[in-house]
Amino acid sequence: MIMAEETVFTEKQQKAARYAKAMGHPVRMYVLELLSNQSCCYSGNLSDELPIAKSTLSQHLKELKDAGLIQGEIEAPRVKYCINRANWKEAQLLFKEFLKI
Amino acid sequence: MIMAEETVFTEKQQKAARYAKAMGHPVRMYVLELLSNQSCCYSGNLSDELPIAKSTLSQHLKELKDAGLIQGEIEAPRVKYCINRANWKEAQLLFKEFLKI
DNA sequence: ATCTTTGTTCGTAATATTACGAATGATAAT
DNA sequence: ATTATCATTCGTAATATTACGAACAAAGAT
Repeated sequence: MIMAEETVFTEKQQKAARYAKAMGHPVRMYVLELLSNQSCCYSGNLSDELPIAKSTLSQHLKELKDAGLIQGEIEAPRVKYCINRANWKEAQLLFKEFLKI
Repeated sequence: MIMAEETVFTEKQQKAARYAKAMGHPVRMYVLELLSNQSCCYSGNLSDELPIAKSTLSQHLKELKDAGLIQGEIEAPRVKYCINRANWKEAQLLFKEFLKI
């Protein structure tokens, strides 16, 4: 996005858009739904369930991480992924406000 | 997306992802917020407020229309855009469920 | 020390997104 | 009929996304 420094957009709009973008793919929706329901999971579990290459899954997980919605901690040789509770809560609030629900 | 015919994803996940994707840009977030608050608006109003070319705005509006979140009716020579109430409600429900709020 | 397991990163390709200005279309006003 | 207004579509370019398999990295098990 180029768009002038002093944007017209509120901080909230930009944050909500960022989260929405991260949610904007079935694979990432699937992961988020799973992780928000149970505590955590291993990348391998997801890989077994999803019809995509491991490397592709890694990319999606990275996007969710970059957006701040999940976090991964190494539990060698595996990686345990969990929801990032703080940001998840923020996303909940933002969408609650935005959607007025 | 290629991914096998019989996807692992639920209808809800796919729909929610579709809506989320449409919301995943500040301009579109801005438009949605405006339209969900007031009844309707004209493309020109948006164009005045937003730091993007008219043609770019048109593209964003088309995306929101294609996702089903807004609808435009011609009121020549202008176009009046409104929220698509039915689908907006569906999106509210989907996100409510997804985010558990 | 080597092998195994697990995930990420790299290299690559196809497609989608975002953006602009110019051209076009559609209708109202003159 | 011509002109003015408003918005979309077209043509184009730069960048991002999505996907794959191969190569690599990290750490536990043998």
